[in-house]
Amino acid sequence: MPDLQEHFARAIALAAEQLGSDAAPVIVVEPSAVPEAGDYSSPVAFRLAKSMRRPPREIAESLARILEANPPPYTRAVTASGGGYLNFLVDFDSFAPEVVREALSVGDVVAPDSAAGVKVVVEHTATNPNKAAHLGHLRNACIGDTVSRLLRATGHRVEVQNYIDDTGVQVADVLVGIRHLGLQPEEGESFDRFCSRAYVEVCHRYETEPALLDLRRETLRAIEARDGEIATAAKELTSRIVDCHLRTMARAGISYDLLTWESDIIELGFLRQALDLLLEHGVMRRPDQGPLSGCWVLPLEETLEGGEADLVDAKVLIKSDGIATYTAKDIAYHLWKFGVLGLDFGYRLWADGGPSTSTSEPDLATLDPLQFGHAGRVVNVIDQRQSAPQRVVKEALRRLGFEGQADALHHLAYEVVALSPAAADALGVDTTSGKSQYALSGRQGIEIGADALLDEAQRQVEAKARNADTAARLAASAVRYYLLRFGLNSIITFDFEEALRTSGDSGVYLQYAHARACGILQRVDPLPMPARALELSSQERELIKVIAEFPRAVAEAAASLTPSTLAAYTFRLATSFNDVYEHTERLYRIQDPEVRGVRRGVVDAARATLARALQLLGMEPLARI
RNA sequence: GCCCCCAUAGCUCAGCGGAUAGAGCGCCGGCCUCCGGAGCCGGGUGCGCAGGUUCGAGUCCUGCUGGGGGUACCA
Repeated sequence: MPDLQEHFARAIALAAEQLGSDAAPVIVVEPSAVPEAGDYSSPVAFRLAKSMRRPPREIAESLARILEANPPPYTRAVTASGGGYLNFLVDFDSFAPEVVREALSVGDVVAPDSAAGVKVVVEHTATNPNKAAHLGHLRNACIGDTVSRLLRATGHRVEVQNYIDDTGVQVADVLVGIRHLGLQPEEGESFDRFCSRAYVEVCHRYETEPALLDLRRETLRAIEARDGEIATAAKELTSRIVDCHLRTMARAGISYDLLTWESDIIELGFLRQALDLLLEHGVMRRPDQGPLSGCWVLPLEETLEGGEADLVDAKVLIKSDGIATYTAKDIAYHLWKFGVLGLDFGYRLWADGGPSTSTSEPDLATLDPLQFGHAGRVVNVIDQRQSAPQRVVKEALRRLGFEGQADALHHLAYEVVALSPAAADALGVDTTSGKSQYALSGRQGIEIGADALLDEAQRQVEAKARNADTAARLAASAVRYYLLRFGLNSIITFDFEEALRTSGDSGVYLQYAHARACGILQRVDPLPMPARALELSSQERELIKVIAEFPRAVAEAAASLTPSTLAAYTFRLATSFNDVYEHTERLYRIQDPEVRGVRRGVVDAARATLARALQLLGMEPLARI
């Protein structure tokens, strides 16, 4: 796709040189803020003004004269306006056919990046395998999934990993509920919902029955010993929950290349190996005094007093009882991700024929050693609250001498999902304090299940969808778009009404625009695209510009790892298409084959681009609704 | 205490140092002899406060106020 902004920027650079500018400023070209001035504008003259010691307006006029004499491709005119803006008018006669042609031929890699080909490991979801996935997990997964798609679309080799923390205390909690409180699934209750309920119940009972805490300790010890009936029960529990999570996420179009089990990391000696490395390199120390005496720690802040180092702040990696913390395991995991640990997993398929592969102990491995891990770059989609431990992992890599790996480790932090007062009230939370948002809490059962939300969305669209399958996809689109629309730094204050909206800035609106385009095309047979596109309406010209910006939108979203910018682009594209639909003559009525061919081409290009954008957002484009 | 994030329209949010700050929702009014009305068009109010940098600041810097989070021998 011809990137006009890039073309224009290069032409400006040459013209500026010709004008005698010695400095090479960063040249910004943007869609014009004032449409009367042109299609694209650049404030470059303002930047040149100082070094050239001439008024910006004068510089812009000189640049315009030079560019007019030798115009860049697809340019109809170059003008100066305002205090010194340089404006480009696009020649749509030649530009439109080019855009249509390219939009219809774009492949999976939309905009190759300079780092294309690099292997990127993206870790996301990582929901504790002891209860149903909720809204917060779904936000994580949607972000991670779209980031993965964006990286693939810019030419990276992507491996999506879902970390399964199956040795944590929360698994013990649910087991206590099932084994010692005799909790049973209710009629029609799914297994993960049942576990969520058991978890809430157990956490509640801990407060009044301290004896249960002993049972928890005992259960946890049995799980970590990896032996006996309790360990088997834990393995079965976590496997069943993981299956539930995979089903839930699949409803939203999310899948994984590899399930990484924490128990395998421990079982296969990854942790021991990592700890050995940390010891050998003197990264980990054991204070013999102070509050952390008896622990193995990674020092974070020290002061020198009388030549003696005094530990001010440190991260505990091994507790005084000899048990490693989560951060220690995460360091081991990341050494493996980068292929520098010196150990590897076995691999087997998960759930026969499913999309995922699982790590495994070597003697259970059924797959040839595949090229998992060995990342050139790692992206961890983990909420903002984990920033501190993530920094420690990065720092540990650095101190072990893996500087490059530390630099290539990126914590993609995002804000959490909270509840609006209305949503909190609907869940029975006391909202008399009048706060503007209320925290979710799995422990207290204050949460919105991912499945429950998708079900609700489906009910919402059922009446107007042609069948249940379409309704399911529309529902998934609505929810996904809602969760991706927000910037990563925004707390989503969840509100049912907003999330389930089917009009305006919503996933359903996008799907409808796509289906509408498909409908138009079905009614009119394909025609050849003329070399020159005459008689385009102003709405069609605008649409052509938006379509042409697609690769740039993808490249920017991928470079900054922000799905929300792609969501915004897609909404703009759909709006622009609807504008054309509403304001140009009905396609089937057009007699002139050339005009008809051009206009059909524009609709087809919009359809194709909308489809690609929806796919990147993880929404399966619907041809009919 | 220290660190991070946030503050833009009645509400929910976009806004990469550039021209007159935009969407959606809600409210009022308009547009169907149907290419799919889950649409389109019109109507209006706003960058928390105070400084600074800049030709130019919602955007960058400093301080303040108000919210959220982190700072565990939890994961």
